[in-house]
Amino acid sequence: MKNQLSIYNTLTKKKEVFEPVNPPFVGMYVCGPTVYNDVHIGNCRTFISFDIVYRYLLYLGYKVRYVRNITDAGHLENDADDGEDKISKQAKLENVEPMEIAAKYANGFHNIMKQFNALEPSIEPLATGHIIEQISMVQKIMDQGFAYEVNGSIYFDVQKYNETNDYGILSGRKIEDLLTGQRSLDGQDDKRNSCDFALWKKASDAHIMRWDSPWGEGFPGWHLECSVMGSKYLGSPFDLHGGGMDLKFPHHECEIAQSVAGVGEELSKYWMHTNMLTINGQRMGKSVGNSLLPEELFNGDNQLMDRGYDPMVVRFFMMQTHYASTLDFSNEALQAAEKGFGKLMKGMQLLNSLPTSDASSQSAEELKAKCDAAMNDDINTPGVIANLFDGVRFINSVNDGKATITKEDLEILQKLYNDYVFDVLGLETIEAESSSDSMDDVLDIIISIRQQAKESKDYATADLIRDKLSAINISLKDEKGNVSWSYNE
RNA sequence: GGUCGCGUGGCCGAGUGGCUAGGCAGAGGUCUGCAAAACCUUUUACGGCGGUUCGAAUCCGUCCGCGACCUCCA
Repeated sequence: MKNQLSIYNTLTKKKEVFEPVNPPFVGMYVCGPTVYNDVHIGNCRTFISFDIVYRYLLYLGYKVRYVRNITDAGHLENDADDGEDKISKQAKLENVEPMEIAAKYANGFHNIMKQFNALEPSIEPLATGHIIEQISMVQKIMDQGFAYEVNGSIYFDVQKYNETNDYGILSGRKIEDLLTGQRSLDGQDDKRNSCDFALWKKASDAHIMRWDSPWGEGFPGWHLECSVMGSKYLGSPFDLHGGGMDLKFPHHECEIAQSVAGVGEELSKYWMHTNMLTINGQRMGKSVGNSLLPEELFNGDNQLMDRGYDPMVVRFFMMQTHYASTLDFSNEALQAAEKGFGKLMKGMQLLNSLPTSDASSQSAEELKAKCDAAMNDDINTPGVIANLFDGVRFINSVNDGKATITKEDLEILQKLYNDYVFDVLGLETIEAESSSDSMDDVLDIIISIRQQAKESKDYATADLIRDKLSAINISLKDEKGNVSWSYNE
């Protein structure tokens, strides 16, 4: 492994060299969505960020097993809530079975991720498919004395755990603060302490999603599935656990506690947390109610958007910000990204037809080294893109005859752009709207007629053709030696 | 209230002790029948105040502003 990747480990709060437990294998787990309604663009950001991490690990030559769960067992608003879970609630609203809700929104999620050109995870386990394993994990935690049963529900004893372990290891919380600082919620009488969390909840009569357990009919606690499925498919500890920052506490903190208590091992060696997406400076959240759906972003059908943007433009836009920074959505920023994306893609096209010389005025190897260095520095995609743009300027200069490149360097550059733009960043060329072979032929004819007019200095006709085409959204550009055409956006 | 993070040029957004980030927009130029594209040049940015240092956007302190988490949320 000649490339040395460093990532910011949120568990140790330090940038660390990434060394897998069992190289060349890498086990990576990312908390997936709860499928009770449509994923919004903020959810997508996280999964796209980890798609890049996955792709880069593959680029480095690791054999990666990427597990991303689907939470299809509904969970309550909080441990005190005796009411319905989110999936059942939505099922009633849409008048269908809970599992229909889960299937519908899981499919929707897959469809969106496909449009964003995200690779599919190696395994996508369902929470409801691992009830037996979850019950067994609860039992293990009880056997170790870190959980207690009250009225058919099992709770994790945080205080007990904290006597021999560090409960706030990930989030930096102090258990004393948690005990004193928390709001008191109704109906938490079952719990010994407010910071304890449910491993298993007894199902009330109205609760639809329910399973048999040694403690009666109930359903698993939210945090449990990730500990269980992560260790089942990736071992303990595995290499990398990711998720949105909002999951750091309590979700991930609880995952760690459960694993240490039940399995006796740390859950994951490295933790990565992606930052939130904001709109007008405020975090996008399902509970905030400012959700922007991917479809709305693609077709512009939302008050916040002037018009639609191609999924690849959105993807490119996201990658211009580091995953750990907040990202604010605005029309201006999206439009700037759209232009930049077009510039990058055009540069890549030129790469196929560049003239070569005996010498290169810029080093292709050096550019590659810079791109690798940027990615190795905690997946710095904005840095990679900046370097790729430097390369585009070089490509354009060669195309203009103002710089030169050797055949060997050109091949390096072609591979570099192919690897980075398509494989690592996961971008794709945007399909022309309604281009077809016959359309190409027709335009070739029109362009050749215009060329004749130009040669006979009949500029009035030449300009008329260009203006008329422009009126139907096709622009002609007289470039060196040939004429190109493209659809306007 | 507790915990954590952030404030970079017109906008977006990297950088984290000295060396051009990059994109978009603006200005000037080259090229072109014109236009577009491309290329070159360009506007000398780092919230305020103090401190450490030969030197700070980068380290420390403090103040101001913004945000996240502490309850479900990527």
